[in-house]
Amino acid sequence: MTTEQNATRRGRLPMHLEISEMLAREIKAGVILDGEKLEPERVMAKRLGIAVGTLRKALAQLHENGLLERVQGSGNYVRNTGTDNTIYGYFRLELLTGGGLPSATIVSVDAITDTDTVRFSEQGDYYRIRRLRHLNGTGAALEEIWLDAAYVTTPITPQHLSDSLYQFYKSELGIWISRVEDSISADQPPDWRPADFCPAAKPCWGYVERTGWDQHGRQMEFSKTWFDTDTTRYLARWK
Amino acid sequence: MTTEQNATRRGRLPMHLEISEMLAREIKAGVILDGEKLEPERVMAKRLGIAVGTLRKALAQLHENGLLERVQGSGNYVRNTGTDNTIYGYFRLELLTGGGLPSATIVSVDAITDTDTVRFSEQGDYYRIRRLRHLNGTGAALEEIWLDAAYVTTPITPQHLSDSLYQFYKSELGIWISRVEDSISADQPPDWRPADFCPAAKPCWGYVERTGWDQHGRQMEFSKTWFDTDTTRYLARWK
DNA sequence: TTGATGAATTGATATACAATTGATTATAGT
DNA sequence: ACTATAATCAATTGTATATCAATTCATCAA
Repeated sequence: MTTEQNATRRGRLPMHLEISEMLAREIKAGVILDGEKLEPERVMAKRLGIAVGTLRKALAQLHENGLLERVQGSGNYVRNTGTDNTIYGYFRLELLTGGGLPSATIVSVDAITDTDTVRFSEQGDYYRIRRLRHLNGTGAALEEIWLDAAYVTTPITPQHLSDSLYQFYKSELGIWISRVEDSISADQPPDWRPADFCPAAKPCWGYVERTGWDQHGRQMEFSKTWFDTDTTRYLARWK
Repeated sequence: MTTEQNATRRGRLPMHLEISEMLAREIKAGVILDGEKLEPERVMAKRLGIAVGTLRKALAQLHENGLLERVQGSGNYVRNTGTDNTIYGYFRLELLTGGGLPSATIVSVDAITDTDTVRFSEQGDYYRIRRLRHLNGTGAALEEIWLDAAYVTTPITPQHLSDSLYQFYKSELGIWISRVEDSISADQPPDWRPADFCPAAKPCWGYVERTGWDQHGRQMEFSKTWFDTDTTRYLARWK
């Protein structure tokens, strides 16, 4: 017995469950990409400051959940094919310090019929959703999403909007994103920015325009995102 | 046993998988055309610095995926049906109007030994290359590339710098980029910006930091790019 | 035109060593 | 009973090297 074991861990989950949940979060969030190989168990255990046996319990848990493939003599390989938000593994906002758990609060939801801001719906009816996006609880970005109203047959609830919209689309409406294009530039923040949101932010923000197409090649989404470059960056990866 | 084998390959995929993924990317991207014949296995293995058996594992993998036809006594032939539908992402600078033929002029090439700007070389020796990048002839971005001098065994010529460095590395030195990460933010342009380069540009530019790793997982490149948001945007495309 | 020959190339297999995970056992704390 | 640590050994894979078999292809001669 070396260090703490259980003395200082009162009220917390067992170590192996904490580890497996941490890794599961990273896999689902796309921090660890599909196909990626983890460090050797002994190296990883040493880095985490735990015994190999404990780590192996955590990895076995991930294997049961289908998130990890364990190959004797080779290594542990991440399997993340089932989730629909694999895009986040490649393009996403994250903290300058790395990572960050995303959350969002809704500013407004409006049905807009005639507009020149966007033009991809056939009927010309849109939903415009404005959200404040946070990473680890701190304000990171302002977001304005435009949806083709013809798609939205089920009423949108705040619950849907604070979660992943893509998840909602796939499970409720049977459509999913098959292609995404992001255009990144710099701009001033929009006028609907709350005064208390990133008060120290510079007048120059990062600006992302995202266009999303569904599996039939129809444009289904257009969004604008202004992010505070003092705390947040846009990350693009290519494996 | 030759050199490193697995010592420096922690967390990286097995070599034969790295090789097959690299070749698969080149086939899908059209770098290697349909029907093209690969080098003899022994030649190719020697150029890549691996054993024939390892290369053969990689080629067998490609054959399983239907990307390669292997004819005993003749050679390995690429089969690119174009029906492949795997995830593919990429990112680049392009004009606001779309596209743009890239070109570059060199501002300076310096050998720098002690610096705190970057830190990824073991010896601490770098080449710093500063370029002006143009799209369709108009100024688009300023670029500062840092290379590990330990890699550069062959003298760099201006030809290499205006062409793709990646191509040079792969064919001449047997190393290639297997992973890239871009971090996009906003910033002021650097002080070495020529006065006549984008004179109308705003004081706030788009700013990209790129990190590139080779097939061994060693960082081999770091670059900074400032782009003029009046003319240029950073584009990220997925699938 | 035909057939034989030999070089070049890939196919297949075996060996040796290293690296990695799988599994078991023992010990101790809560 | 559950959790955590530690120390084993076994089983599998990864890589390098070597050797031989099978196939293709070009060349040459009849």
